[in-house]
Amino acid sequence: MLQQQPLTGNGPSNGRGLGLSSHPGMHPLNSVHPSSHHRSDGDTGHEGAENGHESRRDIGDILQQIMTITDQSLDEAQAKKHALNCHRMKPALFSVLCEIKEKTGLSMRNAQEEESQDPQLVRLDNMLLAEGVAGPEKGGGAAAAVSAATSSGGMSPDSSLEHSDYKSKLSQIRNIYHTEMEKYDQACSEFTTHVMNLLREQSRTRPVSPREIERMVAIIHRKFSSIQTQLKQSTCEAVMILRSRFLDARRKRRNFSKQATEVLNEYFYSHLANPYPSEEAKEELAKQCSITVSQVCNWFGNKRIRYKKNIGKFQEEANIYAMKTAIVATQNEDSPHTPNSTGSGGFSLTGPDLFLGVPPMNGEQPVYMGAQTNGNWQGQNTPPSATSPGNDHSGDSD
DNA sequence: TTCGATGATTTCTT
DNA sequence: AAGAAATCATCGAA
Repeated sequence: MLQQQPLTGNGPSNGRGLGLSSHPGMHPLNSVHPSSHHRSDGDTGHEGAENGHESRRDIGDILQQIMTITDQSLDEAQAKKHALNCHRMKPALFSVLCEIKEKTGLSMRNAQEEESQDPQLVRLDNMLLAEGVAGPEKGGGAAAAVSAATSSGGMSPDSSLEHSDYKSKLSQIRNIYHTEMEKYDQACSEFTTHVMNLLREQSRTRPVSPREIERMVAIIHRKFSSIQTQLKQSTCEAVMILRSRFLDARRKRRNFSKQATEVLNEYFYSHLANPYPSEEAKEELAKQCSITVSQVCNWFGNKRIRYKKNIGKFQEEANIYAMKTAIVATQNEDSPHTPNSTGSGGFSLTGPDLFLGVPPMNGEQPVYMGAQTNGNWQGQNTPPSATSPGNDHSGDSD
């Protein structure tokens, strides 16, 4: 707190009338002893030799007592303190101390602390608020975070179970955070009041300005705020881990419902010549399957590449859907008002590129009936040994 | 526990 | 930007 200053030199020793060469409180013991440090150039000479000598001895005594006070027992020290307080020189000495203090205070003021808010702390605060950890208890922050994180990927209905799991874990974190924050606040205020009381107590025997107390409080708060930052940081990390564990779409992948897969497959196989649904078709499919458009895109992307890679493997599936489509088409022809039995209504399954046959299994391009808007979508990729290369005319296709 | 299926993501290509 | 291809990560049946 108070730093020792060099014995001689640039201290505030401007030869005051009381013959103090420096801040008394900062002086090494031996230097304050009057006999060891006589100043003949002081202006004490104005008051007459006798008077001046007596004053110096008085001050020397007082300083000696102050300096040795720490070596004494508590009772002894208390008694000495009382005696010093009642000393006739006390007010004068005290005012000098104040003056010196005021001067040394300049250097302290230079080291003004910038009370600007720590940007990192602000960031952490904002994040905790957004995650629903800080702020009002039932503020839906967590729910908002969850819905925001899940809205991008279609959530299946049973995800509510995981939501509640996530929420309970989050509230656990929240509780820990709040109890720790309470502890922190309590410790901080306790320590602050303790120091303030100490300073107030000391202000009776040494000059302690309100500004100094203020400064001390700020220092304490700054020290404590680093603890706060740490606490908030670890809380944020915990939330992040929780989030990634519970909300990362990849981790909690769910297969689409059977009905959704059916709808997608119907579209795919009925548009096998050009399995690239338009934006509208994607939206329609997404609506029917209760998934997002991007999931539809993913599905078609995966389906195309996997079909292309191994057409043989998908032949059975293709047959089934071709059959279904054919049946539906026939039904529609017979009775156009009959509702779609496959439940895929909404877009026509009997498009221009309807796949009506079973692709050959010997690695050749499948044979399609009807127009092919993009018949070459499978490129030159020869399916790797569909079932049994070269000789797989199973004959079960008809 | 294994392994194929599958939805999602990343990287590259057009 | 859309799609292809590779890869990742999880699911779910055996």
